[in-house]
Amino acid sequence: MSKPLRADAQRNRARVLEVAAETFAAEGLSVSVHEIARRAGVGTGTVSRHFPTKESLFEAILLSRMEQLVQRAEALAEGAEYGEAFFAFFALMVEEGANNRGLVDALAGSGFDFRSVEAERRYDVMGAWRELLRRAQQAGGIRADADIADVKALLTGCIDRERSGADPVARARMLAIVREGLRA
Amino acid sequence: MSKPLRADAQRNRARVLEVAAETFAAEGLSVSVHEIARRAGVGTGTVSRHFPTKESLFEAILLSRMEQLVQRAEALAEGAEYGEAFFAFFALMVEEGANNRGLVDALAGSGFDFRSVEAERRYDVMGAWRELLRRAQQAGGIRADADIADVKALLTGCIDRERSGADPVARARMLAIVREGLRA
DNA sequence: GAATATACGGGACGGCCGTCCCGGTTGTCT
DNA sequence: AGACAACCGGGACGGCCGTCCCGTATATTC
Repeated sequence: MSKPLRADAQRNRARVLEVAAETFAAEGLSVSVHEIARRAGVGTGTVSRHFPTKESLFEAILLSRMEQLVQRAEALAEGAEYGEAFFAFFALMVEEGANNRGLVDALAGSGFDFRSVEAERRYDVMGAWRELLRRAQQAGGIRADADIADVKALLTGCIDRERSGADPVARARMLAIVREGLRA
Repeated sequence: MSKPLRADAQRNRARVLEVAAETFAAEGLSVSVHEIARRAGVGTGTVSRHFPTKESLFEAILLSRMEQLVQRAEALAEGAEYGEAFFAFFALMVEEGANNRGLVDALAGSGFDFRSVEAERRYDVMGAWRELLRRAQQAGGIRADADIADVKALLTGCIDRERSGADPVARARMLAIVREGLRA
């Protein structure tokens, strides 16, 4: 809607988005908007014009990332055996969380409201995941009473484990523990 | 060391401690020191004189709570069967975490440094817990490769689950999942 | 190449927080 | 009861953050 952005505005917008994505991923949501503007080499006004609030900036980042994740989830749902698809996506999310502090902050709820992003129905990560879970339960691989909140909680735990030292062995062990725990 | 506090100073100190404990437990570490002073009915200066920094205030609260928890852990270690003792303490910590947002904030590391409190060797919660885990592993109930960081991560997950709705059934289910996951 | 809309930069503002300080008050000890 | 030290209250300060605004610069259009 409305008019296309001026060329320099497009460049700046993209650059801010890129720098913010890297920064939030590396250092979490506590980084200030001033700092992001500085790193992007633009003024604070430029950031806040394109993204009126810090939350809207993070949402823009999250949406594009979620799009990719949902696509992965759907690809897994079609290709693999149901139980495997579920755990493959779980492992994927653990890796994502380990590399994206901002996402973890948002998930932890201490920062932004994750639901407000979900409200944008376009990329419903939880919905896609719920579907993976449902199929795996019907196939009999996963205990039937587990719900998506349980899964999210276990994910939070796995990501928390990554903070105590990013050991591949430890990650595999945590995934194995979750696997055994969720077995039907 | 030094002189005993004046009577009114003792009262105020105790009152601040009590109010702060309730407030941090109910609302987490993000509550301001001004707010705690207000609720305790004292000036902000009174708080910061007894506890020079916010962190020192939280530490004082945490230390006394940890003392109780360590005692429970040790009692469990003596009385019950090793595997049961471990899971009993795990359930206790989940309950504690569910009722104490401040503790969770500290554990999540986004706020205070938990290790600085641990440095006070008097109440070594993690140490006591590590002992419970070690015995349970020797007794054969728990997979031998799990370490205390795994346990802490699973605890974080269980506490996170409580936030999605404090359902006793859900809590029991999460505990069951952890039990199965950690089984040898 | 001039005119005009559009975007930029970064200073300014208001709000919140933790900490410090000082004039006034209250407990304590003789 | 009087005098002194200890303590209280809450205003003040400095710092950080998110957001807004305006004089200036630059892309676009004719």
